[in-house]
Amino acid sequence: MSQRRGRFPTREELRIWRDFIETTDALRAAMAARLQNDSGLSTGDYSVLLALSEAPNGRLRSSELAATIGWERSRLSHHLGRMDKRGLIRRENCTGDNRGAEAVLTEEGAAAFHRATVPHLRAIRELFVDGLTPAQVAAAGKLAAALREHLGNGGGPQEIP
Amino acid sequence: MSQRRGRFPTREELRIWRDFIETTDALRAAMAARLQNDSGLSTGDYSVLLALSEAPNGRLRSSELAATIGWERSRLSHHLGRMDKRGLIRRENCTGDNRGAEAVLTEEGAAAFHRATVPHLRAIRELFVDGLTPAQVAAAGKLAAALREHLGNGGGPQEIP
DNA sequence: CGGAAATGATTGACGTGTCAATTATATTCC
DNA sequence: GGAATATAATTGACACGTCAATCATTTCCG
Repeated sequence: MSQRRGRFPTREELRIWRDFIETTDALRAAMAARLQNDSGLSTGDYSVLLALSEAPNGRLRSSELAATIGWERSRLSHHLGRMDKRGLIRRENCTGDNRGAEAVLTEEGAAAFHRATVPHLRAIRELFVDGLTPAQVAAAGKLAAALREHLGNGGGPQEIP
Repeated sequence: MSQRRGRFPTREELRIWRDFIETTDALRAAMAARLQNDSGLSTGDYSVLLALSEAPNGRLRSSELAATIGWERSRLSHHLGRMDKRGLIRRENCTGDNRGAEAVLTEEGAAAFHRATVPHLRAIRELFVDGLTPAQVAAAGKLAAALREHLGNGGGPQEIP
């Protein structure tokens, strides 16, 4: 196994890459479809509502909300616009910093979130957990950690001293 | 470990789910950004060009192309429209079946694909393979297979006889 | 033959994500 | 104090994906 770095992926590695990325994509799509069907929410909606539900008073500053769910600001801004139009959240000015904006959970948003929770948890079990052995679930966690760590380091070319 | 099915995911399973889905998403985004940067192609463009490159005479019927890369037809139709406008492919009528359409690789498309290939393979190695141990790469393959198999079966509630 | 159903592909509407530019307010520092 | 800069958020343009509707052609079959 000499010289693992600085070469192209093998056929097998390539096959696994494609399989992996396509499958996770299909998984995401299936989950999105389930959520949409069960509750009329997109996964984005769910993330936002979850974060707001867990925040004190159901309100968060835009930038903190973005950080919490790991979104870019502009993405969040667009999404909040759509959710506002649907009455799931409300925008308010941020007291103390007139640049800021706060997103506030509405009654309707909270209700939608509560309706979505149980079916969504069930979907996670059915689509993900039930498809794997406990060992594989653990492996998925390890895998995610390793990939995330690597991506965090830029994922770039690895220096070999 | 009694009664694994028919319950909600545990906290740990939920954490892993979120970690897994977010990380694979970040991976996809990173790969898309790399490809875009290196060659001006989207991952969709790359899939289409790859399939056409491997097809005899660089041409494929729309429906076969869709099947090859696993896309819905309407998605492909929209994408081919964009690629056509950029000169990467050309549309021709299908001889023998006037309903059909063929997508044909242009010189420009072939050139763009060739320019993209090496950097893309390098990116797969750097972002994916290099972030994992060989055992983890193999585990990723197994994981994808298990998830895909489960999704293929509907991923629905599991009957317990 | 000829009309109904099936097939191949496109289109339009809409939600979504990214990037670059913009607006408005705060902070910094001379 | 006031110009330069930094920060918070929004906006517009555009690529992308999905769904339902549409259009053209072909196939089926009575």
